[in-house]
Amino acid sequence: MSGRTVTITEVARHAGVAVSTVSYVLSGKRTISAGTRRRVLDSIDALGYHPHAGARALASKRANVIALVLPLRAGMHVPVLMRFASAVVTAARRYDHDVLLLTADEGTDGIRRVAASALVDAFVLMDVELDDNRVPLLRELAEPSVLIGFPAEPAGLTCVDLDFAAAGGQCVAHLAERGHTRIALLGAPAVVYERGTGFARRTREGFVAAVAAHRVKGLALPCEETFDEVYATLSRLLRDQPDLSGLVVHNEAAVGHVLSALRQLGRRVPEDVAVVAICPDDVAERASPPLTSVLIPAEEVGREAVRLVMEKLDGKIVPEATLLTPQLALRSST
Amino acid sequence: MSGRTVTITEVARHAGVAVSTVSYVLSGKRTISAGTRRRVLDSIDALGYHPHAGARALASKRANVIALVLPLRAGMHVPVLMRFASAVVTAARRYDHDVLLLTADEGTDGIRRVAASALVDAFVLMDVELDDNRVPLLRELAEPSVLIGFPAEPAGLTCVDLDFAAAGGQCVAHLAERGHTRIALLGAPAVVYERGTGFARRTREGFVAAVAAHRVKGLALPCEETFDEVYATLSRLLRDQPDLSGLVVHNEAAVGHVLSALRQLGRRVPEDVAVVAICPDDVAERASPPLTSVLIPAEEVGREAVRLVMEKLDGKIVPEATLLTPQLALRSST
DNA sequence: GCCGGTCATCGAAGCGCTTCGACACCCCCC
DNA sequence: GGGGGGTGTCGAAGCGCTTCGATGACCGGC
Repeated sequence: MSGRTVTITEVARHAGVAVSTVSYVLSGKRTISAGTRRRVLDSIDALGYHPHAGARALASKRANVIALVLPLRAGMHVPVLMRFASAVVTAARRYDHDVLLLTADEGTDGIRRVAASALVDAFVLMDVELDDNRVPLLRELAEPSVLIGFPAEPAGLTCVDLDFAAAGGQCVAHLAERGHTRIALLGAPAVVYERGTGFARRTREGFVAAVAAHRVKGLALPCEETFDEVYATLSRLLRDQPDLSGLVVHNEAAVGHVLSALRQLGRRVPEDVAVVAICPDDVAERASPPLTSVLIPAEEVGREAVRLVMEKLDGKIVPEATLLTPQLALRSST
Repeated sequence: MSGRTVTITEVARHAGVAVSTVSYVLSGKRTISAGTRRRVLDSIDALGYHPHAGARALASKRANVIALVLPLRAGMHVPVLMRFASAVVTAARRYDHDVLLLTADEGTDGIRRVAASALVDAFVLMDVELDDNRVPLLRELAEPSVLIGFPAEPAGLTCVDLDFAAAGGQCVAHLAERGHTRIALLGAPAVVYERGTGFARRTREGFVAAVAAHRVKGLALPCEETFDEVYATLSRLLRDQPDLSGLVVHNEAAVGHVLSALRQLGRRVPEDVAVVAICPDDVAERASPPLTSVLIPAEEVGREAVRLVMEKLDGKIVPEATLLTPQLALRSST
């Protein structure tokens, strides 16, 4: 590591070629003979050259950075969001891009600012609400974007998500096959439904539809995240519906509480009550007993979002909606 | 929003001044008369001008971006990390900087790369281990850095953290004052101690020292994060030490399991066993009963880390170690 | 043996900004 | 009324890179 930073000019001199030749070796935009390419590449790592990101961005009009817009709202399960975020970073690196982190507190101005200052080339948005105030902004922006989740009016946008309706349906189908005739869905906290967060509602819709299709009795309830409230909800539910024998839990933070509360209410899992969760794998595996679950494929969603945004950067047309099919993993809770 | 992007040249023409004058209005590096400044500022927002980040970085040798290096390791409690991350982003914006997110899977190469390409000006590292492989790299880098957490050999670095030893001590003192004479610490999973993560060890050291100082009996144990293991640990503990009446829990993921297990073991909190937690406020409040806790001041730590790194960017000398004093919040578990 | 066409490389012109030195201008003091 | 010292503003030179048009060198075909 020399002290001063190495420029493309020094690489060119060292390799005995023109600056532009070095640039073409790096970008591959013109053919370069094998011999010259070799000499240039050797010089590059002899000198430890890294292109200056700012200079490159200025000249090429590409920053090679995408923004990850990650509001951190009440009721969102942070570990899941982080899995997405981590997947996005990893995927972006495969396309030689870095990731700028934008949080909510700057609001839409942050998005506008980084777009206008050419700090980033594109946007990946997480935790999208049905009526999301970032959406109108995205529509007027020249920079491409991909949403993880669906707003109410997704036409003209590019959205990726797990097919939560199918997930809710799969859980119902699984319980129905096992012979359960009265089941319940414990979902997100009430505030999340009120905010109109898409995935919570879509799971519920899938649940309701599947309940009808399988001719079983089903009730969908929001679910708060303190032990006491979970306990109260469950004991009320079990008192009012003594034949309830299947539970779908779509709330990572409450999963543990649900199991504790059932234990305390004297119900064994799965003998008395079968439980299916929609949650990340590690949460399901760590529970006691390990839960049959629909896993949330965070890595896959993140990777797909980045792939789509890169295609859009290349000017390609991409599908507006991408729904990833859920996978049910059988464990010992059903 | 006009289609084309507005440059400083257009602002200058619109305001009837030289390009350099606009630049000086923006940077404040030379005195500009009030009248001229006004005209320039008016033109800026009439045209909707935002400086081009790359051009600025190229000319000024400052990207106005800091990197947040956030490995996501097993056993780390993600919500806490995200609180830090979010605090760092918010604080950075106050200094007109943005935040680039770097995760672990690129390893130290990622750090080297973004430094060499002048993508970022400085680094904030989270989740620092005692023997952290990023530390030697930081020492040889020209870019300033601040660590959240302490490595084994922090001399010459700048580190910020909660004073975990004091936190452990405060918990012991609190329980001792309440008259408990035999207490235990349930800490991080064993793997975290083995990895040499500083905060886990420092809490344990503070606990051990305070136990001696207060002449009570105390045992420090690692604590896994599945309900079954927590239950097993606790039942063994209570069997072997029937007079145990105070528990310090320093493991966010296990807090809920500890309370469930105690309930199941027939121990009331706080009547039979008093529990103090070291965890974020929301976790403590959401528990049942709400836990007396030492709160982890994520916002403050993040803010302080950014403040320090900005000082270093300005060439100022900053203290090597910054320890934030823990605050004990009394709730109903003791 | 000359011509047209590749192929590989070069040189120079910017990209949009910061910064340095220069230079009016004005005011005050002797 | 001329000199000295601030102020406020300007012009131009880069920062390190990409990209476009130009230029040789070399090849095969007639």
